Amino acid sequence: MNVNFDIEKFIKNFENSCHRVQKKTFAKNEVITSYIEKRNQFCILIEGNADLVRYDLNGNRTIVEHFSKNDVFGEVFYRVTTNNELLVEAREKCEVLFYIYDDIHTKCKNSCKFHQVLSEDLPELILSKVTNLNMRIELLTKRSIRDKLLGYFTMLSTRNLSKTFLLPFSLTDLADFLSIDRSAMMRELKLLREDGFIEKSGNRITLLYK
Amino acid sequence: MNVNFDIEKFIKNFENSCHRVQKKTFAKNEVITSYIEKRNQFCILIEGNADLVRYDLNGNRTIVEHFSKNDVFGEVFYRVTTNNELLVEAREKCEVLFYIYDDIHTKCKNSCKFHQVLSEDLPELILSKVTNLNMRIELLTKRSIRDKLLGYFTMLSTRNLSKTFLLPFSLTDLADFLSIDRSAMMRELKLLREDGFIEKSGNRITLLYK
DNA sequence: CTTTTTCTGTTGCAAAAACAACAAATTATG
DNA sequence: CATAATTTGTTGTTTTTGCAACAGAAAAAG
Repeated sequence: MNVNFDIEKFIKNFENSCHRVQKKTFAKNEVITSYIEKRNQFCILIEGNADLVRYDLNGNRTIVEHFSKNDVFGEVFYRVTTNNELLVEAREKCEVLFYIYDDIHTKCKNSCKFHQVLSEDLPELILSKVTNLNMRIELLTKRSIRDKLLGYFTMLSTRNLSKTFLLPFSLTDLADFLSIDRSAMMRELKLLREDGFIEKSGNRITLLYK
Repeated sequence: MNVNFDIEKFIKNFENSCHRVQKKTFAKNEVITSYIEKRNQFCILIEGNADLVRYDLNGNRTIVEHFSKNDVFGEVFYRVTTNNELLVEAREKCEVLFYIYDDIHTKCKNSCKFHQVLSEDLPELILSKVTNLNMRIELLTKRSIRDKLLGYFTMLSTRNLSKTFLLPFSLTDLADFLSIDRSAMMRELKLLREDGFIEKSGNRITLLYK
């Protein structure tokens, strides 16, 4: 999520300015947080890569969202009574800011920089998230594996301003992100290559159409 | 989307308070708006029911979102370069407030009520939308038609605080909302009845499990 | 540097979902 | 209120997707 919002500045402002914000470091594969209703946690990923993951009763794993540097996440964005547990897992070493969202309303008494900046830029920040979620819904509502793959590739291509780009996922994770079976996806990737839609070597993809 | 945000109050405050807000009325099946990049339209549905709809190249129709009284929509929430046209269609007679989002930042010179209330409550308003979108993603990532139906029914049941509830859609539209084939959905609904999961008469559903 | 683990790529087969087509019921409309 | 249009309900067939299982490649761990 690339926001107009200047997170670099934001983090600098926060340091030593609000003692209610916590900064923590996580190793690869560690669980950063588990979504619990009504705690209203609000997190900013300062460094690294992480996924919001759901495991359902059939053992299916779904990558609900993928987060990279400067993305925000946490229960504030997910006030749904869901049956399945939602976990945020670090894909690599991560640094994360933690905050309880209610504090943004019941403003910090010393009206610190953190709150000042956050309350100004919050709408913008959340709107970016909305945009991301809408993009995700657009992908998930595509009716075939082929359309999901092409839709996702087109999006990455647009975002990178290039026909060639790197997948931010392993292929296994890509399948869990698009909510499809991995072997069926591999089959479709092969067909897409044979039909001249894409070139692929490792996780570098090139679009050949249009 | 039922928000803490008091829209009734909000609308009262707006009337005669900001001349940059427009109120329009639409008949059933009229197009309320078409999403155009960078115009940043922001809309509030004061009365009625409407759908955000996408038609893809294969002729598939998808109901991207369903809006009822007090929901917000518009391009502000959809700043994605999408290939397909997105339309908001009135399902019944609708009343809608229109506004250009940028004006919220470059504040109204006369600092009218509209802006005052909007800038205070905007984060809350958008967060509700995020929650809605997350729920939608949870449904769409379910792996079978059965799980999608049961997931949606459970959600409606929770929202209505009752095992019995009315579908806000025709069955045809429900299929477009869950992004599945209508006849396959009908078959699955029949099986759900036969297997004792639900009772159904018209668009009134009763959950029989747990 | 060797071993273990995870990821990629492939395939045959089973299951699920989409497609297509139509009759009956319901709902809009002149 | 009669007719047109839409929605519901059903089913046979085809296509797509998922499942299972495995070998080789690559990456991580010791």
